[in-house]
Amino acid sequence: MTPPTTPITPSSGSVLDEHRTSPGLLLALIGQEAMRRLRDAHTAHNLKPRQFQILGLLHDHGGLAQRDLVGTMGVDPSIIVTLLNPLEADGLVARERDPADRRRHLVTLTAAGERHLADASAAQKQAEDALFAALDTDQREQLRDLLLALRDGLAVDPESACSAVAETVRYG
Amino acid sequence: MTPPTTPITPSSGSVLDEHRTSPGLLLALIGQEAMRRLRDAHTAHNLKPRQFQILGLLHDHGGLAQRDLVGTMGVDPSIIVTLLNPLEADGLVARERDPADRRRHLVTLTAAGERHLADASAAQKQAEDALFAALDTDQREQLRDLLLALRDGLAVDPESACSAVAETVRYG
DNA sequence: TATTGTTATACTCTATAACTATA
DNA sequence: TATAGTTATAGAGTATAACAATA
Repeated sequence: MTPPTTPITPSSGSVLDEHRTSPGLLLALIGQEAMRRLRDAHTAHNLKPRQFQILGLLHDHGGLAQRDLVGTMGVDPSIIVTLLNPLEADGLVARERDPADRRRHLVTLTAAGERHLADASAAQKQAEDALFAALDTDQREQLRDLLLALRDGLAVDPESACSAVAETVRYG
Repeated sequence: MTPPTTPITPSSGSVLDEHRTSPGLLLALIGQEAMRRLRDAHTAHNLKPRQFQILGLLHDHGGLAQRDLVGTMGVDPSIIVTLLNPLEADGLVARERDPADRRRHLVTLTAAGERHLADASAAQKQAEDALFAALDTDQREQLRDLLLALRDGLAVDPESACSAVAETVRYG
């Protein structure tokens, strides 16, 4: 990525001025930056955001079939496979057949996976603190409340990928 | 994209509970959704977000060398080329040599480009209204102020792509 | 020699479909 | 036949390097 150099000061009176400071674009771009920073925190622990999310889900539920991950994360089964393979190779998760239904592969978090998740989680927390350094405690709470309201409003829309957001708001 | 099906209710008392509702992840995921909706609005007008951004910059400045777009948008020169080619083929922008420095290609917005930008801009505005439907006017202002503060805080950091965000907060 | 723009290449991410094994 | 998982393929997006034209 080429770093930005000479910024161009926008002229005034533009037809599009209102868009420049619109919450929608601010939200999209700042959200991108937030994701980038969280991703960097995860990359430092050799994890993609989706892999971090998987570890978190396994931590919470103790063991899930890949089909469950597909449903919860809203991601294609083939993607789940490519995400799990390196995790398994690194010994962070284990795959075993479900005795009750041998089609299902139960995925569980290993002890090493638990430790790794805790480490990555701490790194993510640190990245978030840096991200919100400009806001005081009250402002952070304000922002979180607004975002939660926004999220719930979006989740109502049935025909949007945002139901996935609403259900799996965690870990990036 | 496989649509999410059965959501898994998170167990309580998780080590990671706090992360789930953390503003950082909310911000990243809701921002993603915002970007997705804005992108859809642009796609309906046969534009990628970056192309919409280019049209907006040209509108504001009346004519820019590709190098200026590179600097402002923080995007590689080769990307600028691939973005401009279809715009020029569609007659939305024009490329001509800068007489003062024949290395530079001055890019300008055509009349058709102006009209197209106005249309796409209206569509974006509509998408934003839907995005923030859950918030009343006061809440929208609150959110915008918080995001602006956050943006300014991030812009201070010199070693981040966010300076590009700060300078070009517009059009996706 | 440095800069502007272009082309070519490769790598990542993801969407789709075909395949297997189990039910 | 339907479902869980896997593999293969193709497309978009982008990062990198090499190149042509101009300064």
